[in-house]
Amino acid sequence: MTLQEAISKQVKVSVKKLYNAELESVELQTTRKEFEGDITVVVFPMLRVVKGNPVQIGNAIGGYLVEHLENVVSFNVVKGFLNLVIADQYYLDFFSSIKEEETYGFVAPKKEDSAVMVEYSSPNTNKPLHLGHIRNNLLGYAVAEIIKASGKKVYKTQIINDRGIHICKSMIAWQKFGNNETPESTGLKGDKLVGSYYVKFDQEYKKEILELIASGKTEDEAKKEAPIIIEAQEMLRKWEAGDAEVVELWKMMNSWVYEGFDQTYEALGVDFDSYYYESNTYLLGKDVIEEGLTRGVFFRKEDGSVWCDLTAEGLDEKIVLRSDGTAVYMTQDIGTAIQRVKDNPDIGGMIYTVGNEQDYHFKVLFLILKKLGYNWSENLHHLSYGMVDLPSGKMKSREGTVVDADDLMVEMFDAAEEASKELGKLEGYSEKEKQEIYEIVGLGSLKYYILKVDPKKRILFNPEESVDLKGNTGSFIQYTYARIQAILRKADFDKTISIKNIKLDSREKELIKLIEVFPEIIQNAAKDLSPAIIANYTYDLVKAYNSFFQNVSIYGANSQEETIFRVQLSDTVGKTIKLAFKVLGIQVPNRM
RNA sequence: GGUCGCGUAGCUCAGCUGGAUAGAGCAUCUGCCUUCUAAGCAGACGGUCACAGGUUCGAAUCCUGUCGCGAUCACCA
Repeated sequence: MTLQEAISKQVKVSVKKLYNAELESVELQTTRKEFEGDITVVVFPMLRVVKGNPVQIGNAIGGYLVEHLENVVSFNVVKGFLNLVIADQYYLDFFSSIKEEETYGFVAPKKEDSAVMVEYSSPNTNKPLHLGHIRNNLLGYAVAEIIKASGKKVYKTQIINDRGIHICKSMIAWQKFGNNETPESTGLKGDKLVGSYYVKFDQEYKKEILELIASGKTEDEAKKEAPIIIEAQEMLRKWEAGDAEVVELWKMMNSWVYEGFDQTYEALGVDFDSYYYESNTYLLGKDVIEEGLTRGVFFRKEDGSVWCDLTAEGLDEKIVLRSDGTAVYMTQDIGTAIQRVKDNPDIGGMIYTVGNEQDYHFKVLFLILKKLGYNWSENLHHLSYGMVDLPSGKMKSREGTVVDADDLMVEMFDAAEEASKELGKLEGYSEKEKQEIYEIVGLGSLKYYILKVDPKKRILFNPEESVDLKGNTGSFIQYTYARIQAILRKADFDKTISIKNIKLDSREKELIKLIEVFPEIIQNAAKDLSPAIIANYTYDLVKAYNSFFQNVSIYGANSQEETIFRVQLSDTVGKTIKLAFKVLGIQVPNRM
């Protein structure tokens, strides 16, 4: 039984004894800094069952708790708040119980539990990854890691949009203007090369439209009749018909893109357990629709199209099969979801990391799956996140304001290098070691900057601010970790010596309390699918540690025992930072 | 227009299932490097929590309405 549970229980007992009343629940909170005490019992809610003055009631309960609970040493009452002072020994005991735990706060998955599949990234194969994808990847990866840490088995996956007119556009442009360029011949990353042809297509298309308008066509006609778009559409038809030459080209260009993506993923530090390709999945789901049709989940209109009536749920009718019998986006997503459970029968739920512009789509998807009667449909979540805007406005590929993922990472590395050189703390290390640290720090700043904000809010990405290493930033936290490592390097005594009889000062107690809630923070973050909870927690912990560090001399303590304790406390804070950052996918440096 | 999300300090963001005097960072200003990393610490300044009602001992938090911003309402994905 935790201390909180023990207190709740005794509060109930005391109210029963003193007032002969039954309390349903007891409201506990951590005592605010400006008051004396550690845990606060809120008396106000009790007034419903206990008549009387809250201060008197608080005093009576406080007296009872001090008498009956060993760890409650004293109390005070302010208005309706009963503040309890907890014995130092309680915190010391807790501290020594966790200080050697290597994965404190992480729960090992149970074999019998169902698994969760997390989908994220899900790129198109016609252009390189940009800032928006970075948010998606970081969020998806972090949520997967958090859920893993909370005790569930996790599968990471992505679905790659490798077919459709947009790929054909790149292919056409490459055929027309490519001169057989390859990533090898140009030295370009494959995704960049293919992306450049997508841009080239667009330029050519625009040129043709203008020419057609000049020759007397309307804009709409011009858009439909431009030769290059007709060629692209023709190519799509050939692809769908399995034309060998087109498929060959498609495979080649896609393989270039995947190679490029892999490099970006590796640099970002994200990974996947499985990959799904739309070219394989776009025909899935049609059987399910047919089967649902016979069960009355769907209905067919006169023109042959198949729909799902969601008006009873307050939504619209939604098409699930075109009148020509072909699949739409929804059909494919239904099929893919079912396919994934077939592939991994232990899946009990799925999380889709997709931007909030698709909120409606996923609402409908989940409803349809529920109507189809899949038991895992109860545990589907759309991890919906806001757009990433720049101070200049939205990112628009046409206006060239897209922030490329690879370029951004390099900028972050450079910023870390510059800041580090200015401070001159890495002198004496090899160029290779330095480079490694710049990458850890630069990437850490970028990841933290994006993950610290609530997923559902849009992010204003200010390049200058993201590069900043002061204040509430990833590098500030990494810096604290690096300083702790410096302290540990100096420690030459036996760190396993256990400590007793330490009088905790308020800063030390504060740190232990923060570490105590870490497991709860992980669970909350897993429940809310929000890495921001972890990020902000870590910042609080680091703030508290810095205050301690700056105002308390670790190696100049009064006694040897005190010194050992402070070193061990630093060590534990460092480990907690490392664990918190691990689930965010952020590395931590030994020096910086 | 319907639906969904957001609106907290000049800027960027926290604020757990309603709780004490609304918290950080940036920016501006004051102190602190002969001790373990000053990418730091201590402090000052800065608020009509968009607005108006409601619920109650108590509202930034819950409910309703209004305004502002965004997204979405395709036989596109």
